[in-house]
Amino acid sequence: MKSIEEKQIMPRSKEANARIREEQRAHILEASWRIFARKGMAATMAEVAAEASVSNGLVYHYFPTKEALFTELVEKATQGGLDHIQQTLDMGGTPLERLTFLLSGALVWLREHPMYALLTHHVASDETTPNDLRDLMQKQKHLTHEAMRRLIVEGQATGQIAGGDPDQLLHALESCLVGLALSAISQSPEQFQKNFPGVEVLLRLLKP
Amino acid sequence: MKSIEEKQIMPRSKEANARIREEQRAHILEASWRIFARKGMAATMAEVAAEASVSNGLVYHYFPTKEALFTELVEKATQGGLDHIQQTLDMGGTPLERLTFLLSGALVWLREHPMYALLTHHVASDETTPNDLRDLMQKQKHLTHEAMRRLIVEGQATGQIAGGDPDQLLHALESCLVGLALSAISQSPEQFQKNFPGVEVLLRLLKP
Amino acid sequence: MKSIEEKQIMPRSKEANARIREEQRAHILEASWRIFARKGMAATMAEVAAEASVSNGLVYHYFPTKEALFTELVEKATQGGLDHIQQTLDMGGTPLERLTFLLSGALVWLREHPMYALLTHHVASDETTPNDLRDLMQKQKHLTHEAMRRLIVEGQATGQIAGGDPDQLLHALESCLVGLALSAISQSPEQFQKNFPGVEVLLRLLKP
Amino acid sequence: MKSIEEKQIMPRSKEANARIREEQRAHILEASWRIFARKGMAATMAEVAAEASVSNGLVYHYFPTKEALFTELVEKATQGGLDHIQQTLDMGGTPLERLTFLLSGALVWLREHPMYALLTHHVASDETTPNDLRDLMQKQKHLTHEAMRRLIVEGQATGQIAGGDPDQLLHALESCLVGLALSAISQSPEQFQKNFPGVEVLLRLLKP
DNA sequence: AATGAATGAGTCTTCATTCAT
DNA sequence: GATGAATGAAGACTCATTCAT
Repeated sequence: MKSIEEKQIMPRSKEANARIREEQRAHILEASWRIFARKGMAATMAEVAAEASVSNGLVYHYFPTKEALFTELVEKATQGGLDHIQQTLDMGGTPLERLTFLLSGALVWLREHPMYALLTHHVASDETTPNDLRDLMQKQKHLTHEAMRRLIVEGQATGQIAGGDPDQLLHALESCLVGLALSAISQSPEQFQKNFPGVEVLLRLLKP
Repeated sequence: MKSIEEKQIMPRSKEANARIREEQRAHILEASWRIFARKGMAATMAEVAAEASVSNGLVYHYFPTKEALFTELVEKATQGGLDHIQQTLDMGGTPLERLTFLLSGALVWLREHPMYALLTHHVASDETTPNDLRDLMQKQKHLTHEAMRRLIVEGQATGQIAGGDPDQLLHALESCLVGLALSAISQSPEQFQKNFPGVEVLLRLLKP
Repeated sequence: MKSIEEKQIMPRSKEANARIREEQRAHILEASWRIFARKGMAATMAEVAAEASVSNGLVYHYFPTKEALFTELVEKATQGGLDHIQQTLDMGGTPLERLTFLLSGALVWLREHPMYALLTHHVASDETTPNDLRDLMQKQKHLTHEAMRRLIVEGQATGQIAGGDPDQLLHALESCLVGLALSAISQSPEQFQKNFPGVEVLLRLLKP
Repeated sequence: MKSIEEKQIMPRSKEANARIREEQRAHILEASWRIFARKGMAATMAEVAAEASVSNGLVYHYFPTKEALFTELVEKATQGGLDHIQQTLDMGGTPLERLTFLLSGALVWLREHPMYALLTHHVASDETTPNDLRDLMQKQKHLTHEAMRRLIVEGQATGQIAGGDPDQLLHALESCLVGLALSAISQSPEQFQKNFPGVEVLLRLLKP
């Protein structure tokens, strides 16, 4: 066929190259995801390469350092959460309704992408995490935290949400979410899915 | 005088040596605690030595391997928890009362020794953890899990505890505890103490 | 041309890589041979790497551990000896003829490969030798020992070989062989070759 | 008793100190002997101290370095041999008679003190051996070598000893002796004694 | 773009030696 | 003289990263 002929004469079309580049990047990203989720920064580049079935060197063709690869992974994992918070901020309704929406979203996200959650956990717990990553996480965390705090305080004012120190409530709620993510580590995917609690359970924490 | 004579024959009395040995062991254990809690097995022995202000080699004078040191740390951290569960199993009262007792104990423990909790977290989440440690943790976890599950099921029967899948309830509760421990990482000790929720908040998860 | 196209997709052909791998393995094996023969397991991997003019890490690219490298070396050194014994077992002739054949072979081998002999010596005399190696050596030693013993006993029966305790004779003979190997350490190769005794000298030990 | 009183007042008599010093030196020397014979310089000072049932530090009170201890051991082990050679040089008789005397002495020595022989072997085969030791060994070896060579050449002249290259004969003879010493490593003491060959076996090597 | 050989800094561990008592 | 705690310099091994092809 003609394309083959061309390939032999012209090194390779720009577009083909670009496409390959994108595909490989995505491929490696996908593979490293699994590895990093389980081992955090302790994972080795060799493991990543093996999981992606490419050579050691190729990973460096697409990502300059291990840190960069990890960072990109985390940024991606983080994005969805930020979007969801934004939606919550924009929507109308009572504080409880909006909190329910926020929590539902979080639970769905955790349930579908426990890997992502694990990843962010490693970022937080490993002291060796690059600083920009830390900042990124800090930022998102702060956003979520503030959004939820405001909703809780408002809810307490309207009586929809139990009284008491809102920060303690918040702390319990956030801990629960973090813990749910972590529990994906030690359970089989089936168990994880089966035991995953619904929003209504979490909401009980807030019941007056 | 006799003591002078003895000095010539016995150098540094046995007791003095024993005391030094005990103190140094404790000292190193204490130092490694801080290091391992933050970094898990990724911590280096050099860091431990530096934190304890001793030479690299001395750590090995007291602990045969990094793993052994880590293991001893975890075993110590674990012990209190096991004892508390045993008390719960032995006590009388309604399911809710016993669950309250169990949770109170867990919260106190988490609050007082967040480092211990972090340590156990690293054991669970690091794939590189030595196997005997894993087994130890697994055992304790299983004990707690079963104790709580039984109490929840019983409580649901008597109507003291909300219905629904007991495993989901349990999962939410456990996640909350795990998450609380982890949150010690990213907060200042003061904040951590201040925001730490009381039992009544957690119990709301179970309210019918 | 096709080869150009291929180069873009396949970097350094599989065969080239395989060849490099083989060559380097052989190269390192050759270098470590000299080092281990002289120092036994006391030799350092750094010395091996230096002798082979490669980096420290590369040695581990080809051999998983120092022990494995050493073992492979010894297995190679051992093989020739085992083959020769087998031939002796299979051949016909009088006991003395067969013994002569066995000894000639041993002498030739020792003379040509004193390094190999030294290596096996270290295995036997170092208490730190890995156990599987020990077993390997033990096995070969036992084979040789038994083969020679049988030939001596038979030779004594036919009167071709001097009487007396066959085990003492055997011991003297074996010691002589071991000693010849060792003497390669302290002599220049030229001296070693020049002074190396012929079979007829050794056979005199057995003369009635 | 009076002596006790004195001890309490005067630190310790000069003579007592000297006696203790001698006894301890001898004691440690004796213990290190066993250790070094088996492991050569690979033996650790801790092992020596343990075998002597003294503290680590005490060994350094009597011997400045590991090397010095080892050297002293070897010098002691060597002395007997040198004496025996001197006797041979001084005695009269035919070359064969004198050679027989020399070899008998060597065999007796090897048989009684295989440990000593092992020690000297380690000196020769370890490249890490201190240089003065090497020289010492070299010297003794040279003396023995020359003495035996002269006797052999003379014996060949009188026809008492087989013809052929005297150096090859010598080499075989020396190898046999070295080998006998080494065989102490891999045999139980009982076997070693039982299989140890008499002079007449060795002398056969020289028979015309 | 792709491979995997090659490098070297960093980590755990051992051990000769010193030091306070 | 005696003890054993303490030190620090190697040595085996790992792994992020670079390089030739």
